[in-house]
Amino acid sequence: MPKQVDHGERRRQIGAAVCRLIATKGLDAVSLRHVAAEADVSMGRVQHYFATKDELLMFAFELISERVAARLGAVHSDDPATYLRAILLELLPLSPAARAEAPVLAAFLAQAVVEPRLGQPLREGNDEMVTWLAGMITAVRPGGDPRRDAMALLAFVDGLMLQVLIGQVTPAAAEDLVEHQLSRVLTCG
Amino acid sequence: MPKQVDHGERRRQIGAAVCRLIATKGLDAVSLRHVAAEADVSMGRVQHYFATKDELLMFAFELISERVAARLGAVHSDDPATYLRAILLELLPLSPAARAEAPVLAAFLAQAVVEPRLGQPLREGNDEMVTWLAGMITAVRPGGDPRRDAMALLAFVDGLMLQVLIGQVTPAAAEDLVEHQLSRVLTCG
DNA sequence: TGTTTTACGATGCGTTCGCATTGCAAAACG
DNA sequence: CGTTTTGCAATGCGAACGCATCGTAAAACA
Repeated sequence: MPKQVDHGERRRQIGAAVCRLIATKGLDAVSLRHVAAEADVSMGRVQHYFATKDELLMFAFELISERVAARLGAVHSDDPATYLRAILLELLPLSPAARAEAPVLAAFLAQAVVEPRLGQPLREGNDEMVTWLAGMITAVRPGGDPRRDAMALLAFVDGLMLQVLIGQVTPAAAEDLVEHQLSRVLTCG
Repeated sequence: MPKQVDHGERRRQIGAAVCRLIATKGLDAVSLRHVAAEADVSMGRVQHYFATKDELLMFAFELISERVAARLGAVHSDDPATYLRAILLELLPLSPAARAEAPVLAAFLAQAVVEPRLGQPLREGNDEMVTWLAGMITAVRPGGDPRRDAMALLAFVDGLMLQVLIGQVTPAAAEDLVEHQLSRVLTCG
């Protein structure tokens, strides 16, 4: 057999090419040939690592999910209010990394509307997020209905992400909106 | 020539089929043949009324935009607060009509991320909406930064629409969230 | 009534798609 | 050192795609 290669690494390289393609041309620009070209490998290699196109797309979805999770996991703060704000800002396409990932997330989010298999993991991720947010809200401002506020905040940043992506809201304005929205939730319980 | 036919009406029939297809199977399920089948007409007819697939999709986009605008235009109230709440709720997939249109909007919204030609009309519509919302907010609660609150509210309902569409939030919960969010904006300026 | 124009239906073309198949060089392994 | 297994590249296939072309029935118009 030829040189033993890191199977997972190769899959991640190809998956990254899929994400780049989705971010720049949209989900329907993803074809095996385009992916191969974007990853600068042969189409046979793509097929070697992914049995079907569906498997390829699912892997790309897991890949960006993990990337976003990693980015969120890298955020830290001892002050709950600061922590909370940092996480919300991390969900927006403000940093270069987030700007690369957000369009991909948006594409999969829209696809989830008509593809239940994407909806489930998204719901689970959101649920986790809501629980975490609610905990932080409680830490800053006990009482009220933290879970409701958490859901509202999450819907808010999700919508804001899209607005930034389509150029409706500038990154700076988005930051300001998050700040304002957060202060309202945290001060007038 | 054969029976003179209402050109616009035929285009709207086909455009409606496109919207139905997008709502149930997603944007990439839209092909001339599928559209023809969904509209129960021949493919030749579809081509007769739309020179290219792109023109067909653009028309479908204008069609749902007009439908949403019509739905919003049908909302009336003398009380600004009631009016404001009614409009926000109308943006969510709560009524059967809105439930049919929201998935189509979501699909085009995601497409707008990678297709500037969709982004422009969406931005204009959102801008109008923000201005209107800001006016209503001022009418209820003068002072503050009504435009900022309007943008925040719009981002919130946009995100909430998606959450409802992917089954993350029930229509009842969405209604409750809007109520709560609105009261916060209107009472603690 | 003849002519023209409209509204299609039908068919075909070239391309691209996902996927299956085949072949083979190279390294791991006994 | 030979065998086996792995990692691919190449090619081909049938289906579906957007779009162009052609033919024609029928109604409006002269």
